[in-house]
Amino acid sequence: MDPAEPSGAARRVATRSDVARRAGVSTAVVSYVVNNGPRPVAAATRERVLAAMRDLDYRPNAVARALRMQRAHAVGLVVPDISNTYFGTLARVLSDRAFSAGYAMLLGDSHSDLERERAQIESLVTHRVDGLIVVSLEPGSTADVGTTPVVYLDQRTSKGQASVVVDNADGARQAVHHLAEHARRRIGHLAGPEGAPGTAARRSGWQEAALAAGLPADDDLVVHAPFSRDGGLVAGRELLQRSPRPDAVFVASDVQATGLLLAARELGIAVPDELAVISFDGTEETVFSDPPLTSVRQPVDRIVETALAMVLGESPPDEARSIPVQLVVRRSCGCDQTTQRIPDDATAGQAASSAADG
Amino acid sequence: MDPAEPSGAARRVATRSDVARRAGVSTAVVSYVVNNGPRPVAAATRERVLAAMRDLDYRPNAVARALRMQRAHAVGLVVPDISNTYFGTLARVLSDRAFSAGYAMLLGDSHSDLERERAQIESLVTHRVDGLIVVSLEPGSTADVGTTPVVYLDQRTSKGQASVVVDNADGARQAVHHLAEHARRRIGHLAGPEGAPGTAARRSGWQEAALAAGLPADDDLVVHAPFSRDGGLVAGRELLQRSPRPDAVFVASDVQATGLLLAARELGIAVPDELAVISFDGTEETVFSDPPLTSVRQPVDRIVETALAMVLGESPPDEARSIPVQLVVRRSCGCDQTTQRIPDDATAGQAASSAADG
DNA sequence: CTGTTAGCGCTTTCAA
DNA sequence: TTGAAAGCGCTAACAG
Repeated sequence: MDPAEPSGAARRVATRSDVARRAGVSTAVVSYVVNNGPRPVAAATRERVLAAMRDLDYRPNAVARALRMQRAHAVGLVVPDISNTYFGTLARVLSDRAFSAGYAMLLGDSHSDLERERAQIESLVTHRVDGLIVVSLEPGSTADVGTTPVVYLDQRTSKGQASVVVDNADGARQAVHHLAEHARRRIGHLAGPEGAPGTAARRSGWQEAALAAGLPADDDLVVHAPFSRDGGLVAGRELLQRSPRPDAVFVASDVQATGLLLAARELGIAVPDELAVISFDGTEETVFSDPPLTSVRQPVDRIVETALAMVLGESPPDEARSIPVQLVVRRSCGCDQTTQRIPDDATAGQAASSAADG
Repeated sequence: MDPAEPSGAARRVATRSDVARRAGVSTAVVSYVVNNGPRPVAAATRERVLAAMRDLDYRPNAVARALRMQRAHAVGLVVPDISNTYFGTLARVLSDRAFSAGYAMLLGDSHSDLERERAQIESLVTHRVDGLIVVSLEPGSTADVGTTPVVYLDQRTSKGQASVVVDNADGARQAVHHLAEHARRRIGHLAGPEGAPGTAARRSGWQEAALAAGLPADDDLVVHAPFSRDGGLVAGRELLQRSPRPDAVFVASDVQATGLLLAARELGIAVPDELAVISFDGTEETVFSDPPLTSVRQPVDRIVETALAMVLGESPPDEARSIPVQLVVRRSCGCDQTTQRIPDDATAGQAASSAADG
C-alpha cells in the first residue's frame, strides 16, 4: 500500500525513526521540527518532515517523551466524590486550565475513604504526574509522595504541606451574620463529617458569629454528616426534629443543603418562612433548587489557578494560601432578591473576607 | 545521611538500579521481585531487595514501564461536561472499575465543543492510554486515534466504530407510555441538542409512543436544548408558554428537567398536577428534586463495565452493544409512590427493555 | 543546518 | 536462581 515503506511490517504506529527514514533525515531533525527547536531546520527539510509525518499518521509518543524529559506533562487530582457537583466543577476547571497549559489530567476518586485516598495518590505518583492536587478527608493525612509536588485544597494540620484554603471561618461568619439579620434566633449548623478538613473552621465560624449576635451555639444545634445529598437528608431530619427546632440552618455544602431541603419538605416546614437556609459552595445547583439557595460561594477558578501554579512550580508553595469567599444571596435565607451579592458585586472576592466580622 | 549511598548525589528519586546496588543484586532481580516474576527469586534475596526498596523509598516508574511494555495501564474518558451529575457518576464508576483493574484514568472535558472534543481525544491518544471511552457530541464524529481502541458511549452513524448505547428509543417510549396512562393528552418533549447522539432516538421514541396512544407529536411540542440546567430552564420557559400548553413533558436528561422545574415554578405551574414530568438518566439528583423526578434510569455500572471490557480487549468491540433502560417511578409523573420500579424491581434491567412497547 | 549518540527506567530473553 | 544486555521512543548534547 505504501511504496516508501521498506518492509511489509505488521500494522504498528509510526515512530520518529519511521518518519526520519521516510523524510530522508535523521531522527534529530524530526525532533527539531516537532518541537520547534532547539536547533533550526531548513524550510525545505521541514516540509519533507511534515509531509512524512502526515503520510505516516505520526503522533509523538508522550510516554517516551515523559521518560526522557522527566516530566509527564500531566497533573493529578484526587477528590472524595467526583459525582458531587462541587468536585465536578473543580475537576472541570482544573482540566481546562491544565489542558491550556499543555497538561493532561489524571483523576482519582477516593470515595471519602482514607485508605482509598492513599491508594489513589500512590497510583498517581507512580504515574509520575508533575503535580498533584488533593482534596483530602483528613487534615493530618500525609501520604508518601516522594518528590512529587502536592498541594492540598484544604486546611492542613501537619506542617510543611502546601495548601490553598478558602476562608471557611469567615464564610461561616458571613452566613450566620446574615441569618441573624433576618432576625433568626436559633441558628443550627448542618456540619461536614467530623474530622474532615474545614469542618472545624466552618463550625467555629458559625459558633463565633452566633455568639457575637447573642444567639445560642450549643452542641444540640449541630449535626455532622457526610458531604452528600443523603447525608444532608438524614442529618436534616434529625436536626429538624429536635426541640426547640432551629429557625435557620447554616449548611456546610450545597449537596447537603439539597438533602436538608427534602427533609424540610417531608416535615412540612416552609423554607424560608419557617426555616432559613444558607449553604456553602455556591455551585450552579443553588440557582435551581426550590427555593434557590443563598450560599457562600467558593471561587473555584481562583482556587484552581492558585493550586495549579503552586504545584507546577510557577508560584511558591505556601503552607496555607487563603482565598476569600463571598455570600451570594438568593431566596432560602428569606431575602426577596433573586440574586444579589454582599457586600458589593464590584468588589467580588476582595472585600468579602473581612466583611462579616461584626 | 545514608551510609550505603555511594555518592552524595543530589536528592532524586531512587531508581531500580539504586535498589539493585544497595541490595547487591542485578536490576533484573529487582524486577523479578517487584513483578513477582517472571523468574523465581530466592527468599533471602527477595528480603534483601524488599528491604532496599523500603530504605530508599523506591517507587517503580510507571512511565518507564509503560514505554517498555507498550501499555500505559491507563484509560481515557472524554465527556461533554464533568460537572453534569450524570457524567460525574459515569466518571466515578469508570475510575473505580479502572482502578480495580490496575488502571489509572485520564479525564478530558470537551465543553460540548466538537473542536475541543477532538483536541482532548488527541491528547489522550498521545499519552498512549490503553483505551478510550468517549461520550461524543456528534454521532458521526470520527477522531483520528491511530490504533488506540475507542468505544463511544452513544449512537454512532459511521460504520466500524465500537459503541455501547442505551436503548434510548425504548426509554422514551416507556416514559411517554407512562405519561399517557396518567391520562395526559398533550405530551411535550424537551429534547437534547439537535444533532447530538441519542437525541434523535429519544425524540422518535417519544413520537412513536405518543402516536401509538393517539396523542399529538407535532414539532411545536418539541424544543431542543443543551444538556444543562440552564438549557432546560430556557427551553422550559419556551415550551410552557406555547399554547396550547403541554400537560406533560418528557425531558431528555435530569439536569434539563431541573431547569424545566424552575421554569414551571416561575410560571406558577404545579408539578405534577398541571404538568407531569419524566426525565432521562436517573441520577441521584432525581430523588432530591421537588417533586422527586420519575425518570428513565441508565444503568451506569453496566454501561461502564461493558465499555471497559471492550476497550481493554476483554470482550469483542461490538458496533452498538445495546443496554436496556428502566423507568423508575417517583412523583413528578403524578404517581403517589415514593419509589417504585416498573415493571418489577426484581427483574431490574432484564424485562424492562421490552416492557413498554404497547 | 544536520547527524550521531547516550541515556531516561524498565522488562525480558538468553546465557551462566 | 541470578546477571548481562538489548531496546521501548524520545531529547539534546556534541560533532561535523
